Amino acid sequence: MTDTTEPGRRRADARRNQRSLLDAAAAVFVASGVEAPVRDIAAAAGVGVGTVYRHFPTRADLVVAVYRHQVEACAEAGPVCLAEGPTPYAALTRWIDSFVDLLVTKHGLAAALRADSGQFDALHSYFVDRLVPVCADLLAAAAEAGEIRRDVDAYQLLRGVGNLCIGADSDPRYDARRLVGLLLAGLRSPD
Amino acid sequence: MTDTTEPGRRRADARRNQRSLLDAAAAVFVASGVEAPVRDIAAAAGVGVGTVYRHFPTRADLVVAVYRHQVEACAEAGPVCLAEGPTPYAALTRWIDSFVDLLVTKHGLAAALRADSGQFDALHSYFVDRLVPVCADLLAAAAEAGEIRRDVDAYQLLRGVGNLCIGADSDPRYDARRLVGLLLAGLRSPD
DNA sequence: AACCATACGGAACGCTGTTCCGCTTAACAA
DNA sequence: TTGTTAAGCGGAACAGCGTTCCGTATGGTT
Repeated sequence: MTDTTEPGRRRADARRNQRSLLDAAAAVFVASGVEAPVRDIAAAAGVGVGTVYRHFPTRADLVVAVYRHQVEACAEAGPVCLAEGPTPYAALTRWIDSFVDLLVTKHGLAAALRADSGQFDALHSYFVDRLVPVCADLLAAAAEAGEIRRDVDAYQLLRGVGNLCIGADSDPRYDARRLVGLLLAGLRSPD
Repeated sequence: MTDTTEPGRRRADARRNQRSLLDAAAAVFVASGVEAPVRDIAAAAGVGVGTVYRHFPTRADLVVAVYRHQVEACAEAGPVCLAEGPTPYAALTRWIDSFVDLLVTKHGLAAALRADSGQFDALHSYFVDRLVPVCADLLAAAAEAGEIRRDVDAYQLLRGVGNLCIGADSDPRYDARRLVGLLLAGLRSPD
């Protein structure tokens, strides 16, 4: 995927439109969720749909671009959590909490993350590439400290947490954080 | 929702078509997943789309009709598991396993279950109405026996398990059963 | 000022679920 | 057997989606 996000030496109107698009998308996502129609985003940016696809080959790429900073921040928080302790397991739970925050805060982001979405592949890949290694480090540290079982795969854990967050908004009877907490508690069970 | 499934004294061709539709839908769901287009099901049954909607007001109703027997069986398995012991917690895990089987076996069923689907509301309601009470009994028994924490809600647990099953097919790196196992292990943690 | 690659807008395409309505036909009465 | 009619059927049509395409406009350069 060619990164159309970097400033590059493109035409002024192109750069301007890209900015409008990112701003508009962020606003629309907050208001209507990540699954908002492309046409709505185009309209909010005062731009035609063709322009959207010129800048972002697919809806997923637009979503990635909008949330890139936050995903990046989450990834960088991993080592920080580990350093701040007090134990690797505590760091893991705190980091997972921040991940859950990221997903639950943005309407429909978690749902968009599932692999079998067809579209949204790019979104899934980006999250996986960036966050799985971070999670793996935390898991390894906790396992090394004997705080959790050793046979937990970072990819699976992240997918599981992501799945648990689906529909966390839009259903008052459901509390994703609580279930994630139980899942993390389950990691402590003996191998 | 009026139940168009009961035999009633309708015209012979109507009954015949309803049968074809259910058979065809079951076959198509196995082959292409629960989210297969209505047109495909109509074609497989040798029937027009209008006929599909005459018998099943919405796609969700068709899905419910196809899986009604299996959901019923799962619901009835609850008390049986409890009776067979050896402990309420063992019964709970065995019952949840059968629930997971139900979801993982049918492509895309778990995904269709999420509440915020828009369409598929009927499916969600049916599962909830039928299975939450069963799960609640199992949870209560296990809690009473002091095997698990007391503050676990049946609806939340079922939604959590359902969510964990999303995409279990179509992603070899992901093992829903394993994560459900971890979640259940988490139930044993102290209040 | 004149040129043209770059970028734009939005109609058009192919895919959904669902609705609508003119036609067919099963069921029943005479 | 034939006639009547309401139940049922088929599939065109509608609305909404992501995405593609292409004639037109324009920023940057000579």
